[in-house]
Order: sequence, then C-alpha cells, then structure tokens
Amino acid sequence: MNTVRGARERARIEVTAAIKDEARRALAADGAAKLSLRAVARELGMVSSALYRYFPSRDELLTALIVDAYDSIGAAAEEADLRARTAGSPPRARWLAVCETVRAWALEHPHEYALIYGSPVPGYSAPADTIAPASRVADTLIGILRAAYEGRGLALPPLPAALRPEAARMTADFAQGLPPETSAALVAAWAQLVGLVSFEVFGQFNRVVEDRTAFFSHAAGQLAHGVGLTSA
Amino acid sequence: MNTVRGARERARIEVTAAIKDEARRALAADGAAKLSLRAVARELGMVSSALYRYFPSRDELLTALIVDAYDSIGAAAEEADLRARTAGSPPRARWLAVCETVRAWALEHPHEYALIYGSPVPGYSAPADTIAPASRVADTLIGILRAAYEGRGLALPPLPAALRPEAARMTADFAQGLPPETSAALVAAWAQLVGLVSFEVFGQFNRVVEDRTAFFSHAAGQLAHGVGLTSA
DNA sequence: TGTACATCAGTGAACGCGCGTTCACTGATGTAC
DNA sequence: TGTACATCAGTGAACGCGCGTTCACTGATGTAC
Repeated sequence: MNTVRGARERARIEVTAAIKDEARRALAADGAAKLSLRAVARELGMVSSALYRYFPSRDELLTALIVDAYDSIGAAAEEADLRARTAGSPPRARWLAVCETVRAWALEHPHEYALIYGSPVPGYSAPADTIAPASRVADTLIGILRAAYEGRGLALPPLPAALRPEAARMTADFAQGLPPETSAALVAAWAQLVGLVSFEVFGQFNRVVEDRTAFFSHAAGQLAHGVGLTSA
Repeated sequence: MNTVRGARERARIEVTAAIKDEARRALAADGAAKLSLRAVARELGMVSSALYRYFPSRDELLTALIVDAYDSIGAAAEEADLRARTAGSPPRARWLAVCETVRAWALEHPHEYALIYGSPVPGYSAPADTIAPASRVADTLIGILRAAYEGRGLALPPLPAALRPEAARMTADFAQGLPPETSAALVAAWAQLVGLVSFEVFGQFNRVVEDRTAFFSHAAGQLAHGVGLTSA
C-alpha cells in the first residue's frame, strides 16, 4: 500500500494543509513579520500548542510558506511557457508570456510575493530547502533563451573585458549551452523584471504609472530585447 | 534671534537626533517590523514614556526614519550628479555615477534601503510628507535626461500606440520637456535599477553573481542605453 | 537685576495585550500477536 | 477475529517575555514684569 493511507496519515496531510492555508491568510492580512502561531491556531479552533505536532517552530512554518510560494510562482511560469510552446509561439512570445505570468501571480499573491522577493524577514535565514524551488522561474527563462539560441540565435554585443570571467562562470554554473553575454544579460533581466513587478506590487507606481498593464507589456518587451530576443 | 537657540531647544534637537540614530541602529539589527520604542529608550538610558515627548507614536518615528532615508539617498544621488557635472562629464557618465551611488548607498545602509524600497511595513501607511523626498533620486535622473535631450538628443524608438497616452501623461506630470518615449523608458529604468540593487542587497545574488561590482557596472550601462544615453 | 509663574523634559508605575514554547495529560487510532 | 500495547493528535495550564501607550508627578529651564 503506497497510495491509500490510514485515517491518521490523511488527517495529518489535511491539517497540515489547513494550517498553511490559514497562515497564508494571516500573511495576507498582516505580513510575514507578524505571522503568529497562536493566531493561526486560534483561527483553526485549535490550541496553539497543537501546531507543534505539525511544525516544530514558527520559522519552520515560514519556511514551508516560502517553499510553497516559490513552487507556486515557479509552476505558474512553467505552465505559461508550456502553453506558449505548445501553441507554437517563438521564444520572444514565450518570454513575454512568462513575464506577464510573473506579474499576474505577484498581483494575485502580493504578500507571498513580498515573502520571496521583498526585504528578507529579520532574524530569519532561509534554509537549503528553499534553493531549488527558488530557481524555477529563472530556469524557465533560461530554457527559453536556450531554445532561441539553438534556433535562430541571439543577437547580443560582446561583453566588456571586465565582465567576461564572471559571465563565463555564470554560464558554467547554471546556464550551460548559452553564450556568456546571454547569461549575464539574463541575470540582469531577471533582476530588472522583479524590480518592475516589485514597484507595482509595493506601491511605488502610485501617482506615477496609471496604465500599468500597458506599461509592463512594453517594459517586458524591452527586457526581451535586452537578452537578445528580437521581435519575430 | 533665529540661529542661537535656548538650552531647551538645543537639547530637543540633540535628543531627537539621538533617538533617530539609535532607532537606525535598531533598524539595522532587527528590521523595521521589530523596531521598538522601548528598546530605543532603553538603549538611550531613558524611560520609554519619555520618547513620547519627541514622537507621538511609533509610526511617527518610523515616518521620520523613512523621510531621512529618502533624503539621504536623494542627497547622495544629487551630489554624485553635481560632481560629475562639475567635472564636465557627459550625460551618460552622470547617469552611471548616479547608479553607482545608489548602489553604494544601499550597500552601506541595507536596512534603511529596505525601509524605502523593500516590502512595505505591514500596517503602516506612508503619510504625505514622504512623497517629496521620495522622488529626489528619480528627479536627478530626469535632470540628466533633460540635459542630454537639450544637448545632442536622445535616441529612442517610437512608442507602441498602446502606451502613447500613458507616456504623454507621465511627461506632463513629472518630466516636462522630455519626449514621451523617454519618460516611459526612464520610469522603467528606475524600477529596473532598484531591482538590480535589491537583488544584491537582499541576497538574491548569493550563489549567482560573484563579481557584483563588474556586473552592476555593465547592467547600469545597459540601463543607460535603455533610456537613450548612448556611449560618448 | 530679581522674582513669580508658565512651560516642558523626563520619571515611574500601571494598563492590557499578544507572543513562542514547554510539559504532563487524555483519549482515540493503529499494530502485533 | 480479538485483545494488549504503542503511537500520536490535541488539551490546558503555565513560564517568561516584550510591547505601545497613558497618566499624575517632579524639578529644571524659560519668560514676563
């Protein structure tokens, strides 16, 4: 028996999920710094000490939320890319689709977004489990660039000498098969994409940008250009 | 008498500054969410209720720190631009100088940076006093673009139709005298600059970018290109 | 210049609150024979 | 199939902590005459 579990195990899975759901709700209400085990327990009709059967500490619960958030935005990005690819879209359209999806996810889950791309939670240091899920979006973008490179190529000017060793290292570390100028451009574009989304989600565009959808689409196009994805 | 003040007034100025200094230290230790009036008072050897002679509430103290942070990074950016301009640097070099200064300030004051460009503090909403200081850096960048435009011009492709009304509005609102495609590109570049700096300050470049200075210089150059500041 | 009164910084006690975490316990579910 | 024991989810009380804010007070500094 591997799939059919006893009542105890099923209950455990359900309660764990309920705790995380309620914690996400609390996150959306008050932010990560104020996330409280007691409040979560209260809302679930449990006594606060009962949560310790599921998470050994508040930080472990936070970690679970962080991993879930990375997985959620990562899955959304991967699905968007898959849909575009299935529809026969060229790399540039796939890039734009992923950018739009990242933005849409962030606007739908602003507090989870803040949890993973905002200022770090003070006193909390992310454990190793978060590394792999954290890179799913960036990996999706790398996949698109790889496809583009293997297709009609990527048009980027050569790097300044000062950046060449670093770009070579990046390429070897996480972007094998891409030219080094593309690796460097991709990391910059990814940071810039998060900057654009953060400004919108964190309210820095108040009184500055009104038609944010149009603005973002254009900016995402510029980012595509910056990594060598020309319109076609 | 306007400049020479009584002992009471001078003491008030000094104590207010001491409170803010200590609060900044607390900020650097534990972050904005955990900033506590009692801890600040304790550290200053005062009783916590005494702080209420200087700040009517915790939020007002936070607001003062936010205004100071905006003014500090704004002044740094303005000074860097002034130095470059005085040295006869062309607009592109001025742009790069401001970008580097923003990065340097952020690395020197990571928690103050997080306060103004990180995730918003939950439950806190910024009052109107923060609006003017918040725009000093962006205004500096606008000034550079204006100088460039009035000099040899700016080379940017025309905007897609969907963005033209929004770009016209932006230009009228805060970037008079610039062509609309420049206004739109500037806002995007500013958000992207903050994205690059945030990734570095918030630790997202751990295990990804090692030679961060070289990487940033290159990325800042790309941003300059994105607003039409060609090398020269 | 000297005195009487007003202003105001700082004190100390108190209010009411919520937090994370531990621990001995009860009672239901699961397992071995 | 039935019983005895082990496992484990959830309880409730308690520990010790820090927080923001209020309030009546004291005593020093400033001001008006």
